[in-house]
Amino acid sequence: MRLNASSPIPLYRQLADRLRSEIDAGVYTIDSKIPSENDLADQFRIGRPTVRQATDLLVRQGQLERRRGSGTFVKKAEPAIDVLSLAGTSAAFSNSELNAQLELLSGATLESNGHYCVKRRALVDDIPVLLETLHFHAELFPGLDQQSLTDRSLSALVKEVYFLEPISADQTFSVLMADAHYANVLDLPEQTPLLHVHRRLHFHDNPDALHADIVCRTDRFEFSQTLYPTHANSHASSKAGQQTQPLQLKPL
Amino acid sequence: MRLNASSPIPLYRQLADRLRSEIDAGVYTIDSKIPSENDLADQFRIGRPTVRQATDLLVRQGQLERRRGSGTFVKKAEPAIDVLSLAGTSAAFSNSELNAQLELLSGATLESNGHYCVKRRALVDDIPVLLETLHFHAELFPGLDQQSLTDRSLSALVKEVYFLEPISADQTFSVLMADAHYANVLDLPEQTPLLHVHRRLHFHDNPDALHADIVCRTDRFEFSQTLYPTHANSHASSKAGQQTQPLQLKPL
DNA sequence: TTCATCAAGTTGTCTTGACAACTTGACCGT
DNA sequence: ACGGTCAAGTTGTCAAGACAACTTGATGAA
Repeated sequence: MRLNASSPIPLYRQLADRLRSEIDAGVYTIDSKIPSENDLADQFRIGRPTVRQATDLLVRQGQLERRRGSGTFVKKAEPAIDVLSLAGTSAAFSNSELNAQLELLSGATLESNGHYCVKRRALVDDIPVLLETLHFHAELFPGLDQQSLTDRSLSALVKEVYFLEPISADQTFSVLMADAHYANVLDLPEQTPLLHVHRRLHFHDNPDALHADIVCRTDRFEFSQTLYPTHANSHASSKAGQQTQPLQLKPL
Repeated sequence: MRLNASSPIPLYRQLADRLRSEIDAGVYTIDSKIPSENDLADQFRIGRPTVRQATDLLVRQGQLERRRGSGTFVKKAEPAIDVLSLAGTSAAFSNSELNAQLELLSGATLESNGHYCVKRRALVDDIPVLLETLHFHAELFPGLDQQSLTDRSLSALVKEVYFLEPISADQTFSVLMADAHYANVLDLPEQTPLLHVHRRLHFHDNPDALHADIVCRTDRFEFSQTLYPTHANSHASSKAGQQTQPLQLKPL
């Protein structure tokens, strides 16, 4: 069993790719041990330092962890942030202790501005908590009106059907007063103050493909997040500028 | 010039520490080149792979970058998130294009609940934008009332005087109506809806040492942040669970 | 049955050596 | 003066080898 020594792709990257696809294929499951460095070196007819380079790469990508004296183990993958939902994933939302549910108020309808509009509402113990209105750029999401919006999360749909993954997302916080529409949907008096979160997703080459407005009541529920400062001497270096700041002040 | 081969600290870590302190001391400045791997190996009487392990460590910590064929260069340090301010740093706040200023309304006064209370207000073009009330646990911040709160950022003070750095910070978003106090401080009518951000900083062993309430007007200004999802196959792996989620819904 | 010891196995550190791929600057020709 | 070529220098990749430090499981003794 050999790697392709004449390929321009370095041997260690070939091995890393192979190990990664074996992990993805379930050959090695979460918390299970991959073959030892010496075994992999024998198996692939390469030196142990080359094996270490490959496993180093996967360790740094969070897929493997090494335990000195024991071996190298597959780590549980951290779920990527789902910036299209409130609580991480739609599944987590409906399974949480909150007895929360997400209902689709209207599927993708094409608007005159060239966007598909989707409305959904979240309830906790049958109390309406928030209304979310999503706008999908119709040219980038062709046929969205023909897609089922309840079979999987919106992020999964965007990724699997349209092959788009956001590289960043802006969230803007403001306050608004409930008009008749919001009062009706959220079942509260008009002129109740509501938290408004405008979210805009940025994809490679398509900075304004998808945006959402989330209007929430904060009288019975709170909306929070946790920030993690990365300090100068920490283990993992974040990419340049890619840390979430607490809040930035901008004029309207 | 030798490293201490009988120390339990591996040679590569000793070299990394030495290089780091030389960078910190200004021996090598931003964008300048450190000695080549071969030169460092000669200089310190170690092998070149050991030098690479040291520079690898600093590369992964974001302090060095390697340019193949050219050498190894000092990178500009990314500022850590300042979770005690709105716009990153107090200095950035007053220097921004916004003509913004931060004024101290009241210095650290000891309250009956065992916290020092600090109030400050932000203005843009002399328009009051927000009021921030900070509560410092008096036992953890002894003598805070004797400290100048305007010479440096609060984060710098907390770090340099009290040797505390937050490992995380919670932000909770809700809405409130301006009472007479807020109406006065922010110069707007009573019953104006305001955005309320409750921020709680967590330190090692001291989960509730410092919290803040920030009350903002959103009629003329918006408050935003940018999220950066880390995807499964990205270069840099974030620590387990340490990505900022968009928002999490919790009952009051 | 429990605990201590030891051997085998595994990762962590380090060495010397070599070639590949790239960068940069000097030199030469037009 | 400008452009091309080449040599020297530098990082990137890879190898074989060795010892240190740790883990784990098996075995033997109490």
